[in-house]
Amino acid sequence: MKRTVLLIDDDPDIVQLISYNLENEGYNVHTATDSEEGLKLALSIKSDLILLDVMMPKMDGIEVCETIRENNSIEQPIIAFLTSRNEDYSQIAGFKAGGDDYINKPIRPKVLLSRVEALLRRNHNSNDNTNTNEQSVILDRERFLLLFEEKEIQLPKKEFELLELLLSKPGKVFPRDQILSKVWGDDTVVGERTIDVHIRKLREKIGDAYIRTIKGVGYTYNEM
Amino acid sequence: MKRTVLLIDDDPDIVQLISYNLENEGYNVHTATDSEEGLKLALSIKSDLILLDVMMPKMDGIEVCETIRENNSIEQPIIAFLTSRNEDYSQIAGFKAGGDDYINKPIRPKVLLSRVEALLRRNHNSNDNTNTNEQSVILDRERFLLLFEEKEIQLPKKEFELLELLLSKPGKVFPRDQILSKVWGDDTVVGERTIDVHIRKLREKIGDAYIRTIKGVGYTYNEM
DNA sequence: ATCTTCACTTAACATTCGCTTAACATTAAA
DNA sequence: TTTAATGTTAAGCGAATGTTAAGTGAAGAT
Repeated sequence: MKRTVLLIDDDPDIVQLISYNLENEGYNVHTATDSEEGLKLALSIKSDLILLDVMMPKMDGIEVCETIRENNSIEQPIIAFLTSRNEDYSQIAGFKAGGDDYINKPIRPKVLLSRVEALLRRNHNSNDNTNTNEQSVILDRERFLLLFEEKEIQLPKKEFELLELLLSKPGKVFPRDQILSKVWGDDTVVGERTIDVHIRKLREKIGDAYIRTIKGVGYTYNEM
Repeated sequence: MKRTVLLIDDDPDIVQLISYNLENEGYNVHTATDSEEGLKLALSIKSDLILLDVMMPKMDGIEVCETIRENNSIEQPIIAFLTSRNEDYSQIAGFKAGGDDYINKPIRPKVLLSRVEALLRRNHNSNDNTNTNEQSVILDRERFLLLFEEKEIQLPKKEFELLELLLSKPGKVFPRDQILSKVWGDDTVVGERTIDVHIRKLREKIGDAYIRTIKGVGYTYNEM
């Protein structure tokens, strides 16, 4: 079954490079070198994946993405941004706009292909590598990174795993013993205050409002 | 699906009258005119409902009920007492012993049948994670939340467990000692007013109408 | 090798808040 | 009416949690 990829980038060289490689791998590729034209295509053609340059004249990729996500009438494709390395702000804005991934330029064809494959595979078993439900807090499991309010925060392992657990079911109250069991494991024994300290560090980073204490029970993560 | 009713009364006339009417309505009826024989049947046959005369020679209905309730190996049936009007003490003792209802003699067949129907209907509600039988009060065990009139109310642990118990069988009267045993545990000893205070806080949150006091016995949750 | 860094834990102390108690008021059953 | 049971309120306790800083050990840097 042939997958359809829509590629939107204002640089014709990049469009040619990528489309050549994708077509070679058997993908059905549509292209646009203009954000408005690209948006039209995105809304009219059913694509599995859209590769979207962030920096474009007229309308940037973020806007295109937002417009696509706001359109409920089409089946939502996976959207990956193409960005220059270290273009941090756009990465975050990209996630907020509903992007599923971002791929750094310069494009290395082999890297790109494996990422595209992974993204399309992800869609199949609906395993989301990143948590992107228009949340204000997003976890990037690949980079152990917390994306929060225009910031990228590097999280230590334990904090990351703790937050990951809480985020796995927002609203659910995780009892302390469950947290210990899942984050620390059943064999390791730690003091009473260990969880609290990690909770505190997380609260320092994302604010007190998200993680709520249920006294005598445990903790829960809540959107506001 | 045929429902099984066990009828225990020392008066053969009453047994005949009631069993005749129940069988006419399609119930599967077992009878005993002796409390000991009745108890044997109660423990050996899986009944949906047991109709139990309070005043019987040898062992009275209260004792039979207590014995049934103490036996954890059988699936607990609904138990309704048959009592003479104004036999107040037995009603109270009956609830304390774990009875679900009482039906006054003299027996009016039509009244009896509608009561039996109502009792069996009540039992139909199976337990799932959230209590949602078009109820206005819903408990979310996962989130430790009380959903009530479009509002989400955070409940402290004890209040939650108390309300959970009452909601587990709407309409059933939970005697005070049973509440203490199930919510506080058999070992902890607390003062006389502790339950009341928690009941009060629940009533503050969901209104006075739902939780009813049965003086001398305990509390019950009722839809309106 | 030694130093530095940092994640993680521990421990001591502070604080919160759910729970209980107790005193008094009210109700409903006898 | 009498009385036991329950309602009501506020205060205080205490366990659970928050907070802070210091200690430990592993990994990388110099």
